[in-house]
Amino acid sequence: MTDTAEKRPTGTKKQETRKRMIAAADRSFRCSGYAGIGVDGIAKAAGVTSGAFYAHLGSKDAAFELAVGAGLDEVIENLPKFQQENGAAWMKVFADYYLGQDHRDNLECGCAMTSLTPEVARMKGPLNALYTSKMQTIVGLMVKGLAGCDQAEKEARSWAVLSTLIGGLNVSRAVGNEAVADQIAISTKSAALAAAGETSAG
Amino acid sequence: MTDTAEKRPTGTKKQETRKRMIAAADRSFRCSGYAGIGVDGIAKAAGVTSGAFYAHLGSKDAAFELAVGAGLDEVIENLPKFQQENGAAWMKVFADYYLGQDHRDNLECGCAMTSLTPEVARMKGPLNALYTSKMQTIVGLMVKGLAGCDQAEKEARSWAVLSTLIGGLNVSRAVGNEAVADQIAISTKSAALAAAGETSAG
DNA sequence: TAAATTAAATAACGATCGTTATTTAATTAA
DNA sequence: TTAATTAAATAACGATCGTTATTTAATTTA
Repeated sequence: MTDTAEKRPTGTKKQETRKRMIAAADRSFRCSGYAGIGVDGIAKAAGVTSGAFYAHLGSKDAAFELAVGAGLDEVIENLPKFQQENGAAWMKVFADYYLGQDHRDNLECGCAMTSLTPEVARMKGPLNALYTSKMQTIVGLMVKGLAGCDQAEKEARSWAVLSTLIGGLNVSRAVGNEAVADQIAISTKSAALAAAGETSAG
Repeated sequence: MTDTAEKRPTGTKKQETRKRMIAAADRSFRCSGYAGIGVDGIAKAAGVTSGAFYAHLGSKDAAFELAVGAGLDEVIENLPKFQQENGAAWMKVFADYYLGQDHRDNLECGCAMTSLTPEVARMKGPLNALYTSKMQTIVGLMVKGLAGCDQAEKEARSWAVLSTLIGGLNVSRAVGNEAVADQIAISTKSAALAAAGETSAG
């Protein structure tokens, strides 16, 4: 309260713990959905107790919002890398990764869009606005990697690509049979590339 | 046990109650997901108590399996109607319905494919086989409504259409903004029709 | 070092979870 | 009508749900 009193320097350790807890929440929600995991489970996944969970994240709802934000930020971070590292063929590489067997078999580290979009679809509230904003950012990044000049059409193509990849990954995950899952992945990849404006369907 | 003893005629009322309970389970799971609703809630939605629930359906897992089966059977029933009533343009009519605002805003009576596929994607066990079988039946019905002669390609197109519709409906439901949801629906519909082999994207 | 502040963990709350054992009500057979 | 059988509801179980109040441990300031 005195004029010379500096704000206590926030320990870096606290922020690290918080980050670790958000990452654990993100992983847990992707695997189990919003209602499928409790805060005790999330806290345990982060190596803390539920008390620390509430001290850091406030509530389960808040944790979910942070997890959705972090998960979509991951896409926002990685999409430009795909574009920079693969040039004109980036979309094919991206779709290959997205619908590949590794991604299909890994719920925990899989893309948040596929795992969390259906959860967000069920919810009403401020979360939808955050989701929309992040997804629009992702669409904006994807647009930069598409050929053509009509901005509106490129946005439309980007939404179609994302929807197709998200739907295809969910369906291929839901079927138990690996051969059928492959069939779905190949079909969906072809459709996604077509929607993106690619001519050949590899 | 005697040779003349007839099996007691099973009351029709019991089967009606059971049907009503499965319908309630189906609705509840579509709205809230597997972990988002309890058997008390499902029983209440059916107008019975949890005791009756267990007498009829056995377990929550069994109820979910019945709900998935009933939900996909609904599609298997309705898809031929779309084809018969709309002729060559049936796919456009179907996509219009599927991504329309009414369907988007109604979780409860919405298509089970969109609501339950992500739930099934999280589960391991005999449920996946049932899901796969029903979905393959749906693909088979869709194939009959597609032009062309290559069976494998028509199957691939059908999987792509389904994935695109499911993904698009989930994404458009997840965004809060109605204008953005419309944008996604239009974009996705166009991609689905293209995947089906339609030339014009209306 | 002593006082003050914050981080983190513990323990407990009432509510609901999925399930089952038991009881009441209704129907059928003798 | 009485006995046997089935449907349906009640009540309760232990476990876990999300949350908060309190306590212990660690840091920071004076």
